[in-house]
Amino acid sequence: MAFWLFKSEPDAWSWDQQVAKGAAGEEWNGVRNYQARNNMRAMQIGDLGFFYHSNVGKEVVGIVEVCALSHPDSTTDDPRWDCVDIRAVRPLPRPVTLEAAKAEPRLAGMALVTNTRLSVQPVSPEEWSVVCELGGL
DNA sequence: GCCAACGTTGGC
DNA sequence: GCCAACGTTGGC
Repeated sequence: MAFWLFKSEPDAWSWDQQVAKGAAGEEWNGVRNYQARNNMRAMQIGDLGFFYHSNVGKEVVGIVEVCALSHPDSTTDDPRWDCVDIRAVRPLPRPVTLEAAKAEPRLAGMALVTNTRLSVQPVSPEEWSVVCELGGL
């Protein structure tokens, strides 16, 4: 079981829209970056991820679960691009802002802080528990 | 709205 | 295979 982080601009695809998709979940499509794609290819059913709002909010707002393995991205004919499906699990009682993550020494090595432009990132078990703690879980 | 960081493209 | 040009992301 691995942990991940998914970034989205809420103007394009928000946590509320993700929640509205319910247990069926939704394709995490539109990724056109090899590193992000490779991370999705490595995902297993049941892996958990944080849902992060970039630009607007700049905070981790909820937890999602991978509910379909990597498959061709339906938004392109280009065979290079795959994506997984994810579904909302639960919101964080207290969203964890980028500012808070930067201020937390235990998250100094987190990709969210060190590799801001990567839209699908791995999260270590230690980072996962720290963010959950900051988020009030 | 600006700009830094970074990834991709394409000419050579 | 290198590297300059260009485009995109995302924080500020």
